[in-house]
Amino acid sequence: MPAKQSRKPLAGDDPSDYDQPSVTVDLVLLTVREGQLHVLLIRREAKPFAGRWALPGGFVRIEESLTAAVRRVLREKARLTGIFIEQLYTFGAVKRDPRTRVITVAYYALVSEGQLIRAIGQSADLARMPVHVAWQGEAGGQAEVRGPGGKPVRLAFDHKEILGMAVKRLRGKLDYSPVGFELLPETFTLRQLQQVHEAILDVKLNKPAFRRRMLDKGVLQATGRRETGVTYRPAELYRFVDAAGSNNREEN
Amino acid sequence: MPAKQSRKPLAGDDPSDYDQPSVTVDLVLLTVREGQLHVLLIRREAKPFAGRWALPGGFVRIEESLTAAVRRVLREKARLTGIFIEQLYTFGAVKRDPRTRVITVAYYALVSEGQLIRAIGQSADLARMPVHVAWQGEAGGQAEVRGPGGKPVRLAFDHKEILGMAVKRLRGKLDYSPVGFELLPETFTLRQLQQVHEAILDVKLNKPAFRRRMLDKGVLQATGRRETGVTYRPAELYRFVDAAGSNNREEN
DNA sequence: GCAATAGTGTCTTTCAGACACTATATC
DNA sequence: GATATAGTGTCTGAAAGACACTATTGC
Repeated sequence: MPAKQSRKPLAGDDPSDYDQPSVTVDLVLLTVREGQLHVLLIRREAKPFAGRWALPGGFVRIEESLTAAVRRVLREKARLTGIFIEQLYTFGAVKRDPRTRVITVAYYALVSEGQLIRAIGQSADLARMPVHVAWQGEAGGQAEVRGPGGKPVRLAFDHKEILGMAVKRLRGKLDYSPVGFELLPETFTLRQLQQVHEAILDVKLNKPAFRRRMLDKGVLQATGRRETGVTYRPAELYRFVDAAGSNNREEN
Repeated sequence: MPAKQSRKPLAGDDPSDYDQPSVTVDLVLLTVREGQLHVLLIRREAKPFAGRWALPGGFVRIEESLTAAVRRVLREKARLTGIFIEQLYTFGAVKRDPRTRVITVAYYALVSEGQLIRAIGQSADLARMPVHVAWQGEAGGQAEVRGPGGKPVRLAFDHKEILGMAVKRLRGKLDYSPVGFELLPETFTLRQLQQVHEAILDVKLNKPAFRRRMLDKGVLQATGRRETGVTYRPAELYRFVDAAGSNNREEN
């Protein structure tokens, strides 16, 4: 029972009457590379779990909103700004951090492959690793991360659970929200978009049906330009145009 | 800048290096009555917002998980146990509580009309009020609560926003998850189930299509009994049977 | 022309909406 | 029998899956 932050243990409706849990944010930064989901991980230096791979995160400061804390973590640890983030879930099991009571508000962020590669740069403490989340069965909903040698990587804290939830959330939102576009560069081909969907959902999709569905949504704008550097017929490049409904409050 | 909880202002990766925000849980308890969604509200006695109606809530204690805190609030304020709860969203805007920095983890709970009536009992500080959330337009996604006289009620803090998000979440989950059954008693008719769906979605649904969809899911068990006390042909009573996939971890 | 992928036309299947019909309870 | 709602049969239309076909690029 860590009681190092003791204050008066009185009952009541005032925040300072009780010991308070600490609050952190943790970030699941995802991208799609070669048809597979990848996550950004950081190697922990300090205890607990020193040496283990973990999701980037940090404490929420007293005059900092949750999204501001996430953006600060993103800036400090991965030198990334202006990317898509969304709140995932808040994890508050009493023993999830062996030190003291820590409640973490998890967010997920989506970037294109190129952005993630630039973010990692030469750092030895940052890595992108492939993630696989089974739909059901023995490992139903459990995230599996594989390291360079292809062998499973154990994450710090409850980060495996957080990662699994992020992938499941992404799967759920893919159909009815434009999250898929956040994983691609500014312009992209329909084939790339389909590969992103296939990587997230872990299924093969029907080409004509996929094209119809996407084009019928009315959020894709043909650029008139085509991809370059391919040896076959180059595909049209599209751009995502938000269908007026950009309800980003962004103050939490 | 409330600095009443000052500790050493050092930098670092230790939770006690900074002032920490307080953490509360807030609860959106919903039911359907007479074809309309209703929410449980509690009249605040203390400042801030004394006298205003608010969502029930309370501080999270140091050795209490988030769900444990919600269940305690539910027990202490509405004498309800064993009901469906699910985490909604975490609200952490810096100024959302005028006293100090308070981050709240919002949950929603679903009960049948009878359970809510029993919960309120004779208390004058508890009330159930109808909620309406427009799909779009001027008031898109904004929750509107009406009091006894039919006039709009202003809620404390950012609770209007929390309530709006709860209704939208419920709408989103209604189709692919069994949340609708949580708003009905143990046994119910298909007509009641349809009315619940219509109240949440705020649309009229097609009867044959609704019946087919529900029965095809395979989670409804006919009891062989029929409703009583009606002057017309009584409908079959059904029971919800969980289709094996009850993944309730419940430790956050 | 060959290889490889882009992009399309169309048939089939599935399922929701609409509507009308039959069934069965109370009075 | 009148009334009111329960419950069903069937037509239609929208959209996804399957499959084959045409189009266009580099070499």
